[in-house]
Amino acid sequence: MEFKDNQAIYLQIADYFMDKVLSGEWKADERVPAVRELAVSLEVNPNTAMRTYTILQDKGVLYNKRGIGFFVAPEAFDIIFKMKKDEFINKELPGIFRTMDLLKLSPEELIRLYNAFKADGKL
Amino acid sequence: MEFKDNQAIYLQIADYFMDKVLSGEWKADERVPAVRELAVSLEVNPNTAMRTYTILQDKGVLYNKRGIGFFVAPEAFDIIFKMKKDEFINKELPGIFRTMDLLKLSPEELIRLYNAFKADGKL
Amino acid sequence: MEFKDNQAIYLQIADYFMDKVLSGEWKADERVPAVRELAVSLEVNPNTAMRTYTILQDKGVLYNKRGIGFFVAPEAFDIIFKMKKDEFINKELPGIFRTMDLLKLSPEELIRLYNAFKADGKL
Amino acid sequence: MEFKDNQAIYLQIADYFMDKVLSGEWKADERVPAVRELAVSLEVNPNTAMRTYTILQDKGVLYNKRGIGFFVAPEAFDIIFKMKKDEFINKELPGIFRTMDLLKLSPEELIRLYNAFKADGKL
DNA sequence: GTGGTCTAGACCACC
DNA sequence: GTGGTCTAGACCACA
Repeated sequence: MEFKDNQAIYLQIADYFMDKVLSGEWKADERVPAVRELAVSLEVNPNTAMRTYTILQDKGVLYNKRGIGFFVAPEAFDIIFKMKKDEFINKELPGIFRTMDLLKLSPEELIRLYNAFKADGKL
Repeated sequence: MEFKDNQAIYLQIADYFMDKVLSGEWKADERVPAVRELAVSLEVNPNTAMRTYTILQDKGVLYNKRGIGFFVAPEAFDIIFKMKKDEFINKELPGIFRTMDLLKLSPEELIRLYNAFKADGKL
Repeated sequence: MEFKDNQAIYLQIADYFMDKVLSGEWKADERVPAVRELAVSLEVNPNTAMRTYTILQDKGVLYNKRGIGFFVAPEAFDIIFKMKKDEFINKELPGIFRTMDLLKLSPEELIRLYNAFKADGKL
Repeated sequence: MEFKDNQAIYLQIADYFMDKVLSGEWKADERVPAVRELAVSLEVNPNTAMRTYTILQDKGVLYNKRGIGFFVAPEAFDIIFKMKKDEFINKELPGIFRTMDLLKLSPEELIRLYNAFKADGKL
């Protein structure tokens, strides 16, 4: 996995995990990789991996069985979905629409791009 | 003006300025506020305000007349427009479309939201 | 049985056992559940169950007949009563009173809550 | 400051801070010690001090001005008060009352102890 | 100066 | 084996 420079690694891992839940790849009560295991596979310090798990646990996305490991919470999907939707609609969309207007991109043009991306398999 | 936490203040100010140029509010060769003045009005450290002007000057968006102040460059509009369009289409859109898919938001739904925002005067 | 996160499971089981002795549910020389049995019924690792018995044996609350099982020690009640009282009065109470003050809970209010809990059968 | 062994240091510091807010020693918008400063004064690693600030910020008790420092949030008192009260009444009290019953301590006896502690200046 | 992140490595309790 | 905490020290962006 490659990391961008402008966002903390532990947040990028968290996003990556949440996508896995949203896409259905990770299901409720499924066990996620052990902290150290994850650290090795992502070539990251165990502390950094742990940090990801801690915040996801705080958000209710993961839960922990002591001495056993971390698991996907049953409510994980709903929590993430709600959180992402809220953020997208209230935080991102206004900026996106504003930028579109400034760039003189019409919504129709946007749909055209959407379909083009789909067709190119870039999504 | 309120600032988001996840982006540097000086960059947020720069975006704010570039929007003013794109929207036509600021025109070529127009004088922009003095650094100190800006710092006071935005309740920001003068260093931070200065930093905004420095990077905008580097990008060719502003030019400086020593002892007088900063001015909007004649090519500002074109530079910003090109830069924003590039960034929006190649950097932002893929992520936006991906999020839309995960949130099960169709492009039609997006248009509906766009018009709703417009109607509410939120843009 | 549900376990809190902030205390070791084997200690929570031990407390649960000691309460049974204090409440008179478990009497002197009564046999307690076998380790494996306990582990199954509480959905806990056998090691964890065993650990509970070990520390209770160390404290003199249980005794062991090899090959037969664990039994409530005759002195169990007295040992536990003394230990709990000591701990409650010297360790817990100061913190409780401090919290009460910070929360502006008067002792009278506490009595009211006590009676309310009793009435609701929550105790 | 001395730390207990059975609770994480960063949590003990957090509790210590929250008490300061509850007791009125720390007021809204007051600046709290810088991370490194705190670390030195408590003889703790800066990471540990930082961790305390991070969770308090997550809870809404502190807020941050970038490059300047951490400050007590205006809602800090209410947040802490509500959180502590909830926890005390729903989590701690049932256990306390249960222990009291097992130890055959009457609420009246508890009040007597409360007044005794007060009189001794142990609170 | 401030916070924020990351690495490296250690120790511990618990399952 | 698992997670949880802590120290030490480094680097960076930002104000």
